[in-house]
Amino acid sequence: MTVWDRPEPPARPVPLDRERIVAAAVALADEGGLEAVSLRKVAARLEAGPMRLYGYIAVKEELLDLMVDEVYAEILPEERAGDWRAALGGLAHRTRRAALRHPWLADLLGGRPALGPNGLAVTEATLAALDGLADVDTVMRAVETVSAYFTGAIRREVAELRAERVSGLSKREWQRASGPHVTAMLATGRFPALARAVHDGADGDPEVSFTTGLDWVLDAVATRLTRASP
Amino acid sequence: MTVWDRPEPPARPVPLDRERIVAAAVALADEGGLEAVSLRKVAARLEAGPMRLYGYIAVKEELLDLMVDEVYAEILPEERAGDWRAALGGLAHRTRRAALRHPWLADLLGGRPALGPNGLAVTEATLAALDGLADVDTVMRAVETVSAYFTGAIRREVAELRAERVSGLSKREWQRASGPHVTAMLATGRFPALARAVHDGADGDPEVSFTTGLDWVLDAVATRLTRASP
DNA sequence: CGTTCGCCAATACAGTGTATCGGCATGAGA
DNA sequence: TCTCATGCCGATACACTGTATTGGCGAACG
Repeated sequence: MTVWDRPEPPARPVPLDRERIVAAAVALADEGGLEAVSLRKVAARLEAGPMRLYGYIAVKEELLDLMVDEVYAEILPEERAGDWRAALGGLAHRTRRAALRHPWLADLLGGRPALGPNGLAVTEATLAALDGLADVDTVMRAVETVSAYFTGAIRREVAELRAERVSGLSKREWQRASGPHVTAMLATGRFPALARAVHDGADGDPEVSFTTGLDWVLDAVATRLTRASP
Repeated sequence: MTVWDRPEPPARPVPLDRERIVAAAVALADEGGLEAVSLRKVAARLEAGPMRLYGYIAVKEELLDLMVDEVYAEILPEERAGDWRAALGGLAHRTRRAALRHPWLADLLGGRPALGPNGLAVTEATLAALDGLADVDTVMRAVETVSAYFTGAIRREVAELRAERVSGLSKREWQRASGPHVTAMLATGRFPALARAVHDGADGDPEVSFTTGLDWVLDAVATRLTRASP
């Protein structure tokens, strides 16, 4: 028996806490997507048995919630935003960038209420930025409408990004890209408007698409906020 | 050995096709959510072995795509919509109602491009309703912005609905509802705006919330469409 | 009638989330 | 200091997942 095959002494267990667990899970997800996050792998990364985690979380779902809340820390505004428009727009852009850094976030976004401390802090900051501009219900509607927009937009962007990755081509080359299936469909002539859109549409910078749509929504919010100032 | 424990003769295999498979999967998901959809259970419902399904689908993901496309059939407009606003608004509402009938749809919405025949048909109908109102890119932007809104809004609504179901209470009773955790958080005083919103906000009909936000977004689209008529 | 081919079911495998149990190390009590 | 209790950690176990592989059987064909 050499030093090579003598097993490591079981290495006095490193103390664990939620932070380290969540960090490991996030790292795993960043590397291999959400499906790479299993309790066993998270535990292994911390040199612990899978069951150790159950001292800190009750079910796996809870770990996912914690991961989301961890990322909400990156979304928190550093300083008090200028006006409401900057606040909502900044929130949207920070969320988008966070989702581009952590694509798995798109799978979880809006999937369940963000009730963790950072999630709450983000909502708090957002509401505070709109406070007093209109009655409570209008403010809520404004925040929810903008959130709905950027949640949906981010999801689609990430989804398309993944689809492009597997086919290796841009949306412009969609037809050839996503296999012969869609090409055949378009060739049937049953989707003339869609075919024209695919043919004539320029696929610009996703960021400007996002920003443009966001501006539209913010404009809509603006008219309602100014109209109903309390 | 009685008639009771004599096993059924293996029952000459019922012929299978994608439609029957997808229908079974949708039924399963309607009853028990997405997590109740396993290849084994789908196959069992069709009195077949799990491996039979691989004659019709390549991977499970494909089955999920087919399920989504199946529901898109319910979203297809029956008749040519009146104006563009009716088209987009109708699409939003039909999608929402479909998601309320099939809550698992919310988990999948926007998760990947809807490239099935019904999904394409829905996009086609939508684009056709906006055709000629502006240049192609503006029309695309309009459709995508509205879609982003209602996708996000539907996801949040279903998510809240589920959260309410597990706690048995309405969003108004959020604090007491979602366990002591959120209550404690709000009680810390670190979230004054949020606390006020929860306290003062009326939680109205989700449908009117949805419709109100939708109207805002449609208004925004309206100004861009009329401004940039080709 | 004999052979081959294609399909279906059974088996197998690696991996999942989680419940349960056994042992060990530590702290309390005598 | 010795004994006992306690709490925690790892191993084991279980039911279940998606999917690859294999074996056998019925039907089509020479």
